[in-house]
Parts: sequence; C-alpha cells; structure tokens
Amino acid sequence: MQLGEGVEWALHAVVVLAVVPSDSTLPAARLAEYHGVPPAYLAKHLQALSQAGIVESVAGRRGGYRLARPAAAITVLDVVQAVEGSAPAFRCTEIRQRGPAAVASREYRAPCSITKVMRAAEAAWREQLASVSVLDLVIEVAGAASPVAIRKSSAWMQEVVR
Amino acid sequence: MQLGEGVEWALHAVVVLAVVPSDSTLPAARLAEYHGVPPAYLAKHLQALSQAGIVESVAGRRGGYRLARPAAAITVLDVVQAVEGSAPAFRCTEIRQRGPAAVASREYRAPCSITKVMRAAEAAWREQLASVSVLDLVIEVAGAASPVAIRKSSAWMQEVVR
DNA sequence: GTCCCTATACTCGGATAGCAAGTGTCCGAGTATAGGCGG
DNA sequence: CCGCCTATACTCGGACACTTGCTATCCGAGTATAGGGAC
Repeated sequence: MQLGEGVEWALHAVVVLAVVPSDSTLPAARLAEYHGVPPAYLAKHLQALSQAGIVESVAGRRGGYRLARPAAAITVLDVVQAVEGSAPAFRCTEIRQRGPAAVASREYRAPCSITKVMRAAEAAWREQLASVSVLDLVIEVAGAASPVAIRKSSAWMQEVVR
Repeated sequence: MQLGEGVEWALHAVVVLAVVPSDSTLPAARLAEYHGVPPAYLAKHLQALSQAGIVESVAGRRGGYRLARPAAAITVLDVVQAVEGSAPAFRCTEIRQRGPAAVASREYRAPCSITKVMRAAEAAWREQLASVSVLDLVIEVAGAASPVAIRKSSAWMQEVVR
C-alpha cells in the first residue's frame, strides 16, 4: 500500500493557503516554487482540490487559489480523499463465492468477515484524519517551526501575495 | 491509495489453512482452486507469507503449506504486512526543507507536523488490524456462514487434505 | 518377509513478460487588468 | 479630465507521453514417496 506523492504536496499547499488573506489569491506556480516541486504536476492536484470544493480558483490576471472554506472547517481527511479518491483501500472481490465449495449467492447474506475487519481499520484511519483540521495543522506547524523559518516564510509571502 | 489484490487472497488462504490439521499440509494449487484464483499468482503471495514466518512450507510429494504458529498468535496485521510490506503508506519527502523559504537543515529538528498526523492515523489502522487474530476470523467466518456452505467446505477439505 | 535402492511425481521457489495506474508535462480556453483613445 | 474599448499577459483546466509497481505466468531445484528388487 502506498499513498500518492500528491497527498503530501496537497497538505502542505493547503497549510500555506490557510495563511493567505482571504481576499487574496496565490497562483499554483508560486506554491510550487515555495515547495520546490514541479509546477505542472502540483497544478494537477490543485485541480482535484478545486473540484472537491476545498480550494477555489480565481481566473485571470491576478488569479490563483484560495481556501473555499475556513481552515477550521477543512479536515485532513477532506484533503486526502480529494487527492487520493474516497474508494476503500481494501477491495473485496467476494472470492468466497467462487471455487468448488461455493453455494448459492443467496446464502451469502452476511457480509464477508474479512472485509468487515479491513473496513473497520480503514474507518479508524479516516476517523483520525478527520479529527485534525487544517487550522490545527497551521497552529502545530507554526508552533514547531523555528523563528527564523517563520520570518523567512512571512517575507516570501509578503513578496508574492497580491 | 489501494491495497494489492493479494491481501484479500492471503487473508482467505490463512483462514483456510487455520482449519487444516496441524500435522497435514495443503498445496498452493488446492488453495487456489478453492478460491478460484490463478494458482501461480497465489503461490507468489504464499511465498511472502512463508518468508514472513506466518506459514511454513513442506516440500516433496505430500508437501504443501500449513500455519507456522497457532492461529491465535497470528494477527491480521501480520498477514497484511507480510504481503504488502511494512513501509508507511504516507511518504514524507521533507518538502518543507526545499524552496525559497527554506532555512538550514538543523532548524528542522521537530518532525514534520503533517507527517505526524498521517503516521498517527496509520498507527490507528495497524492497531485495529493487530487486535484481530486469525483465530478470531475463523470463529467469525464459521459463525456467519450458512450451514450448507460449511458442510460443502468440510467435504471439500476431507477430499484434499492428506 | 524385510530392508534397501532407485525412479517418479509432486511440491515449493525464484526469475521472467504484460499491463494499469501513478508521475510528469504540455498547450489551449478564459478572464481581469492596464494602457490607449475618444469624447 | 473621465469613460470606454481593445490588446495583453497571466491564470486555470483538461488532454497527452513516460515510468514505476502491481498482475500474471512459467520453468527449474529439491524432496518424500511408492514400487521393485535383492537378501
């Protein structure tokens, strides 16, 4: 099992967007530059966030991205599912209904026990991610970062935000 | 994110092996036949289980696979990690240390907050899977299956177990 | 009748192709801006 | 001086190649067995 690299980028991008004034925008190219990642590919993931209603895009000369909702109303799970999809990681193909020991389909009314366990684990995973908002992340990041790093980031943001 | 199909097969296979008498073995081909899956491919995943010490292989004329430990001492997490690997699903590439706002590496002593959240969620996932043993699965499956299905499976097993 | 030897058939194990999804990139459609022009 | 119009430059959005890892398969190495032969 492996999450796409875009998940990491999207989470960092959302944290940065959370500190952008709500009446301004930040172009995808600036976000990519800030994180040192390929601009075109990050744009692809930002599209996913846009379609999920997490960020909103502003077109035109002074366009860019901004959060569509307050940071406190966006969970980490929202971001992860927007990029990675919301399909379960465990795929049950009902192999218990195949092979020589299979019986009529109507006999399998109870859900597959194995699937139940896997689904429960995924639910716990999602619950953890849903318990943390983007605002929580911003507070956490700001608290853990060194003063010099915060100063440098602020200076950069003053530079690019319009 | 998506788990490999082999995880499902391995879990079902382990459940079947759990009801095989401990002095007998079940060849991979029979397991594949029971579940209606490609024999060669299932064998590949059984190798992974073997290397992880979950099942043990017996070579030769009357060889096959059997559990290497009591079913109660094997967790679902053991099986999943044996097949899928134990690497974290979320990959942190430390992109916070890149780009124009980066500072000296020694300033990033605190772990990445985003990574912490993702790791915590994965820990919850693993905890759930570790709380269920293969024996639990067997009991659950046996309790949920219809009587006719159990009879048919037992008959098949009497046939193939040697 | 018993023991040993050999040939056999069956098992696992790793090395080998094919394919789908993630990765990475590009160019076109659309829009707010900025400057110039006319009134 | 003010308002309008047009050209521009910049933005997002979706369509297009490429690489990695999952899917699927095969054949070779090794071993316990079963049968036959010798004692």
